[in-house]
Amino acid sequence: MAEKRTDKVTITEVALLAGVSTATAGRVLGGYGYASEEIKKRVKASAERLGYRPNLLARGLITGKTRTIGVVAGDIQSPFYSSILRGIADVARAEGFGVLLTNSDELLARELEAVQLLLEKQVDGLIVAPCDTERSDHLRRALKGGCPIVQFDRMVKGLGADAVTVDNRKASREAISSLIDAGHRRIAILAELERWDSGDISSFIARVTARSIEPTTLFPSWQRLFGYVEAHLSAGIDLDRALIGRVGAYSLEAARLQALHLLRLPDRPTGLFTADGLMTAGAVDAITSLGVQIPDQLSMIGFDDLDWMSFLKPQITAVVQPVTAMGQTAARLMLERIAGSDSPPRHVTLELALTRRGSVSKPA
Amino acid sequence: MAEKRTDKVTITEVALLAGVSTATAGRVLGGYGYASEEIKKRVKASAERLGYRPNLLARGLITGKTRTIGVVAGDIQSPFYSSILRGIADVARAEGFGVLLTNSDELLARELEAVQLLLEKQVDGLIVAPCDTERSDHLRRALKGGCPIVQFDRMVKGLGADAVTVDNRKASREAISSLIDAGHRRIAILAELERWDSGDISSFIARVTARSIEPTTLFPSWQRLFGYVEAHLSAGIDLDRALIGRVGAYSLEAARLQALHLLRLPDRPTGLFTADGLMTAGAVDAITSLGVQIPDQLSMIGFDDLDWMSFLKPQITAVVQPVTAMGQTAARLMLERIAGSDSPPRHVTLELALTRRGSVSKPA
DNA sequence: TTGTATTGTGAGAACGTTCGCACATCGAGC
DNA sequence: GCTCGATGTGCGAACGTTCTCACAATACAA
Repeated sequence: MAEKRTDKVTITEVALLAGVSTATAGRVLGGYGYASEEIKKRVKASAERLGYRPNLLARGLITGKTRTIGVVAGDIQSPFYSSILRGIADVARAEGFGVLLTNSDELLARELEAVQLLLEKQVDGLIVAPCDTERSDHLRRALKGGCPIVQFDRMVKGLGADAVTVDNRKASREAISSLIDAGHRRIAILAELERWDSGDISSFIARVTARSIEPTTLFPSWQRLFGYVEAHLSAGIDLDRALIGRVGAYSLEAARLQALHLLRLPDRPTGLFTADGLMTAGAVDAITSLGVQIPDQLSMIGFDDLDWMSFLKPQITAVVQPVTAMGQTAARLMLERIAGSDSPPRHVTLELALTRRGSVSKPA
Repeated sequence: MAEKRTDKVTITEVALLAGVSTATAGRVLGGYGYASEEIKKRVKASAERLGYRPNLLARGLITGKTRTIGVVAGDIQSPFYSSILRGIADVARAEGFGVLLTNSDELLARELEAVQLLLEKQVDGLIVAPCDTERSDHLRRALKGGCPIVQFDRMVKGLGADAVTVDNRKASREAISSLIDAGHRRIAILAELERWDSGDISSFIARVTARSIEPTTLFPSWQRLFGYVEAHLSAGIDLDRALIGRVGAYSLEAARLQALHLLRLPDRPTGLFTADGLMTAGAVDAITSLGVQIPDQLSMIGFDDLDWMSFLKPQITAVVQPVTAMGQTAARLMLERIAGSDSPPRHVTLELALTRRGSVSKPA
């Protein structure tokens, strides 16, 4: 059943039926080179009659272009990545490109494997959320090999490739500042903060204070902590290390536990900033189970906007990432590269918007 | 920059360096046919040294297999499809397969276009959520052309292809029955119910009552309505047409409005069944804005389980679809087909579980 | 008439693999 | 000694396109 591919009608057969050479048939069907009107008509009719479908493998083999974009996401199941992917797919489809998808689960080994597969499949370019901003020789090699790369969400240090990110640091600083402006002095942060090779939280804070750290190649949650620290510094408020909730893993349960811990501190924070959607979910879970009232007993701002935040109590004021636009932008940058642009690496930073929903008030 | 593909080291060069023919090099690197230990070592060393990466296009062209699965989803941005996709991608990755993704947005024209593209890219098989259970000649053609197809979520009438679905009708019937058992007599349903060519709701109910309708090729929301009707019939409860909220579109806002309408009926329902995640979201939005108490003033069961349902008030008892497993199963069926299985079309029906979270009580 | 540009067509070589075949070597069994 | 199977290797033809030529026909200016 699966062996009889009646499907396999080639350009040779079309040419034969139309009484022309395969070269001519190719010119008509592929839309390149000359062909008289009469022959065009004949070839098209033959193709139609035989149900001819070009074999893009063969075309790709000779042209060196597959019109396919490879994507390495962290986990498509997450709203963040699936929205990005949607943006990419939309732009790709409009231009007749295909999208080859892989998940890295934020594991370097898997990213390696994925990039390898995509390259072997001869994708025209790679859109990647790199899971390590340092050890990324595989990306460097791909780039050197002529395969354009567009990074999103984070950037590899010194990789000369395009990137689309958001200004996490600024948005976070502004969110914290708005809490400070409302009168809050004890503001907790709940963030993943998983990987950072260069020491612990204290040394990070020290380096932020000393301005001896470059934020662009940090992971988003660190950038958000960066903004948190900066906001405190510029307002002249002392940092309380106990208020920095480092979850250490991208897990709802871990976030919930850490949130419970923060909310049970003897000197409870009056404000809470969650550094991404999952952290917000964990925090809300903890908040409802403790019966803490938003915003009366706790003011809150979260990063990422998830659908339920708008229609459930408590509604959470949130920093909205333009996720779909991020995917679209990445895809557009990629298409330009594929089209041959050899401009120096571009770094597009998208704007973030704060959606106020009344989860912030003066401290009690 | 993008033109110098230093990447392009072919098997010929490897063979040359190793001092063997391309055929032998191919046998070693491709892992087919004989090769002595000594030559294996030499070839592998040369490949390593040159940084050889096989060109899967060329391999695919000759073998007729690309080790790529094409997926046509409705909208990857939705939690439903992205979870399915995750399941597919996991299984595919484990077997070294790639996943080529497209969105149909449930539009036939787009599905057509997508299938076309995927076939031209010579995918080994198609995993599809067909957007029309009747007009699907493109799928029939693909199948006849030798491209295996696995459907999920819904099935095309008379298409002899594998399928993975859940028993929507049974789960819905049981959910409604449990509301009836709790004492409810006025139970509303909120469902998309967009496309059904053969008439309106009344004629659908009539045909269900007369048992003159085949549920397997209905769209899920119709199957769920089917179960709703059946549960009423078997309990001897008259159906009130006014309680059937047909949203008519897959939209949060439309769902919210329809839910508001239902909740404002003079003789308000005491129970509510929402036929999918988006409907649940719309209903919850309406419920919180009206200040209706769950479960005191309204008992509720929803289809689909979204993360927020577990940690926000009101918690909603829900029918859980094994989404990731659905994707995995679809991928496994596909891989079996690709491996050459020519068994008659298989239809796998996955079990649904009711997760009780206390949104159901006796009517007031 | 000749030259030259424009338009149209076909032959045949790519592209980078795998595959069928021929052939060579080796040991074992008779 | 011979045949036979198992093992190992290379040649050249696929696969289905596009691309580079060569060349023919036509048209128009010199």
